[in-house]
Amino acid sequence: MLFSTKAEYGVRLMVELGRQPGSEPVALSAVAEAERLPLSYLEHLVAKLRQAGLVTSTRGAHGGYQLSRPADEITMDEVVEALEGQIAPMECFHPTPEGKVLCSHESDGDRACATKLLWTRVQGGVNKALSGTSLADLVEFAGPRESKQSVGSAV
Amino acid sequence: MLFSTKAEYGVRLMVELGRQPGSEPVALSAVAEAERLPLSYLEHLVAKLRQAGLVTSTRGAHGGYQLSRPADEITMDEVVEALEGQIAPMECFHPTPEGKVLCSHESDGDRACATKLLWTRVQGGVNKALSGTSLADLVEFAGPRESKQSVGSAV
DNA sequence: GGATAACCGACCAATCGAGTAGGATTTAGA
DNA sequence: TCTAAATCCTACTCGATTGGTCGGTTATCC
Repeated sequence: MLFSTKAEYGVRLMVELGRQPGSEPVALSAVAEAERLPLSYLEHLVAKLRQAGLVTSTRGAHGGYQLSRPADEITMDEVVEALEGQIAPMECFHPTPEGKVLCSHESDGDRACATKLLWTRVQGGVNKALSGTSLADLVEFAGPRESKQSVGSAV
Repeated sequence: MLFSTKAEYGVRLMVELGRQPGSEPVALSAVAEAERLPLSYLEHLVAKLRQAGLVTSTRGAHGGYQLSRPADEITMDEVVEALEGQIAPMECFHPTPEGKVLCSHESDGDRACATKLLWTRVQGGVNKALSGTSLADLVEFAGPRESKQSVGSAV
């Protein structure tokens, strides 16, 4: 499995925030109910999203979370990276600030690591998919809550 | 991390087999030594490759492993899938025989799973990278053993 | 001053990754 | 026929990660 449920749940959380029409904060409990996910686990995930600056929080009664930017300015590579950490295909594979990649085996001595070519291509493919998809794409794909019952069902 | 060292080691093993000029089987201990990987762990990995029909084995003295097909007829999606199992970006994501994808949340009731679009794109990117790279590509990239000491160093 | 809700950290069970260990079986060659 | 070299197979360990739970603290609206 490439990603864990952290990414899955976190993305669904972001989509849920993105499909809210108003500008009022949404309580996490409403999201948990709508997506049928455990609230206390979502708390951990939303904390990562907040630290990454993707959502803002309002404390206290009638508080909650909202997107810190419009959904079409949020790309999924930010979201997934906030949730899962650095996206690298392989442990030995750390991108440097200059955009290059290092492979820890290269110092092994005699030759370039044979797998580097492969992982570079894989990472390119994943990156392209993630950065080429915005939260707005997913919100639109999910549909603007035209379904049977309202998501929050609150108030 | 998208993949574990199983894929890393397994691919390096395949490359090592692919760069052997002759048609004689290569002992796993020679590969382990050349790549500095634990022999007993490689045994597990090569077993998977054998079950997937990617390598053939010769038992007994002077036995070993060889590719079951020419390197340019082996694509990396076969190799990685043999080592890591089904390549799906997410647990809920199982491709059906017809090439479609199922998302277990879809039966949740009211709407399509919002994340499906994203994971479909990611999987597409990974698949394209893996199936577009052949073992021969990696063998060539690694270079035809022009380095200091011979790999096997045996006989 | 409640109720509501974000925040925070500790804890826990199950699974998986990475590797070890030990033996059984097959085969080439002396 | 015996032995060394190799594949093959199963079981085990040990640590890290996942997917949670729980209890408590702080902030804010009414």
